[in-house]
Amino acid sequence: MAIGPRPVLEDVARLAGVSLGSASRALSVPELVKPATLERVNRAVEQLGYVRNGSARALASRRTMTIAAIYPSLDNPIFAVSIQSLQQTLWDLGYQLLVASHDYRPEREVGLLRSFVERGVDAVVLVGTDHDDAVFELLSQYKIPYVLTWSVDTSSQRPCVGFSYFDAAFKMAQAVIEYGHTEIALCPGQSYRNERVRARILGTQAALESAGLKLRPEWIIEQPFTFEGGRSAVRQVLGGVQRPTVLICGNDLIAIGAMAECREQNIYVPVELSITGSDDIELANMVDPPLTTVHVPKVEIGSFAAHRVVSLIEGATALEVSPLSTRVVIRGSLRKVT
Amino acid sequence: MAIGPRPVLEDVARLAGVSLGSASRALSVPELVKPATLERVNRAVEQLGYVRNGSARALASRRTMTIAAIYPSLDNPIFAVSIQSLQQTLWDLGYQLLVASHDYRPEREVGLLRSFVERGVDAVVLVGTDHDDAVFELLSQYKIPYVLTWSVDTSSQRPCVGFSYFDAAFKMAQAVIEYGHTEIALCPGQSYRNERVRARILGTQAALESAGLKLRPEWIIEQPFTFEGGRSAVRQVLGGVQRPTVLICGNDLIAIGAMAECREQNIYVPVELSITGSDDIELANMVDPPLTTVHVPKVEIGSFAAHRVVSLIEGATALEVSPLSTRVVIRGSLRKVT
DNA sequence: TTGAAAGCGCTAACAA
DNA sequence: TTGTTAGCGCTTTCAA
Repeated sequence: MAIGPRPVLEDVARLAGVSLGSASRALSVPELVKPATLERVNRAVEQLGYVRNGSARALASRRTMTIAAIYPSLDNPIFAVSIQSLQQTLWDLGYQLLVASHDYRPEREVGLLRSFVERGVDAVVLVGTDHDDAVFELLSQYKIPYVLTWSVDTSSQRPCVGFSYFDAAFKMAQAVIEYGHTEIALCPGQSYRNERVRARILGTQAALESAGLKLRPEWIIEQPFTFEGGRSAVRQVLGGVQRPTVLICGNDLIAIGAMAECREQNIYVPVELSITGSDDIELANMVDPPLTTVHVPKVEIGSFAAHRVVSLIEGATALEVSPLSTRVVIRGSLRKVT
Repeated sequence: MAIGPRPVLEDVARLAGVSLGSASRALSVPELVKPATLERVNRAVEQLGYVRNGSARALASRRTMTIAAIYPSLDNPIFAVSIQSLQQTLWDLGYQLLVASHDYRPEREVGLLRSFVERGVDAVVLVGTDHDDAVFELLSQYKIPYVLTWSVDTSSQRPCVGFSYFDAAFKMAQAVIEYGHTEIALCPGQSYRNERVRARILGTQAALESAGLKLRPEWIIEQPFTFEGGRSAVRQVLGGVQRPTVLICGNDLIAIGAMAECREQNIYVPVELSITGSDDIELANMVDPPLTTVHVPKVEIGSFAAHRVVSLIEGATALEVSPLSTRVVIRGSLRKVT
């Protein structure tokens, strides 16, 4: 096989006895080439061990077949599942995935995006709907298709693939209330530059209000989306004069951290304190007691986003935004109060 | 800002009143340009809202500033942590990361790699040392630098960043033996095309043998690296005539799944069955009882691999392979047998 | 269906 | 230090 310098398409063309153009067509649009020609080109490719040069293709065709995704973090299990399905689906559609994380510092997003624009990506996948104006300007200036994920923003015209955090929170709070709880604390995550957390707070409040309850401000505890965030939340909640009977957490990581802290402090979950999470990561069903949570379509978000973004690249006009569905999953960590 | 077509470097040069070459240098090697010239080019860039075209740069310079990584899965927490640090470190070094997963089907690796070679990546990061010959051939044929991660292969000359699975397993088995266990079962993962699993089996066997024990073949239970794998392992182990007093698992996911299954079957961990894991994912310390496991340098593997692979791109000769260290972390899931 | 030829936008070698 | 110029390897008109 190929000795010396890497063969180029011209070598293939020469060996096959066709023109450069035909060789190119044989590889890119084989159906436009006579079977016999195709055959000869393929044989030449084989013989030379020829491999196309992606950079040259990208330059000439103005398509990189690459899509970038920017996440708050790559190792949060909820995102990881979604990244996995995004990558797989994109790959099947012929696209490669470039990933970056802003490490929960949204202000870094513009910089990351700028680099991606410069390197040339055909489209971008972002998490959430709340982004710096500069992000959207960059995207529109360079006419780069994008899709926002996880959250849906029905008020804007932006393409989204996600679910309603408001509804999810509303349903969970409703379930908690149905179970007899009235002393309810919420650890929603951190709301800065994060519409998902804000929607969660609003959804929870709405559910409480419609049951004639209210969410005390001192029981809205903002914490990072980590085990440690959950531990702190529990410490804070237990430190107050009055104690809630349930702690609704903004994701399963927080909830599991909270459960671990309770165990350490000998607070029996769910008898002394019920705990709920959100997302329904696989782990939620592995801990003791199993975690009550809301199931969200992690895998679908990844694969739908892939399809959506590719169809935008291929010129589809924005489709309507219909939120994916979520459902509350009741498990042992939520107790009935009588 | 930029109306009409996207400005190109020539526009910048014209506006700045310098040549194309100077404009290019001002952006790529500013120290080779007179400050005054640099200043004018920068101003022109600013004015036009100019952004370099990555494909053209890549074609002309033969460097894509892109590195590809192929993982068994992107959502296994152990890999996710490492991907996060790989990406961050590469980004700081000026490289972007392309990811793909072969979904625990190693035979797909060559195909993925071929696509990456075609699109043009400056280097590749792979998991493990055991790969199809075609993988290594491809890499050497196209002279693509690579680094193998997690495992180290001291016998070959390949660049690795990882630790000794044999030692890790040996140490864990030793600890288990010290705790008085003699009836020991192992659920190491799946050994097909996975030298890490094989090393784990050998390390465990060696430790047992040096204590005058032996690992029964029927107590080596191959299962996937998932919660479900752990559950099956427990079912299998409990189904036998005799029962082990401890189940050593190949990773924390398996171990946590095993613990969950025990809970369901009312087997009290660690009294009736001790369980140990490997990797020390954050979760290991969150479950009840906390998991005894071996701590492995997940973050370091990512960041060291990044540095290593970049130095290979920049022409470094292979450095010596020195395995990173691991340590057993004893927690509640391992019980002393008296 | 094919061939010829003109770029795609940049880097880098060379000369000045 | 700067300008000139020749590609990098492919896709894509256009005409035949």
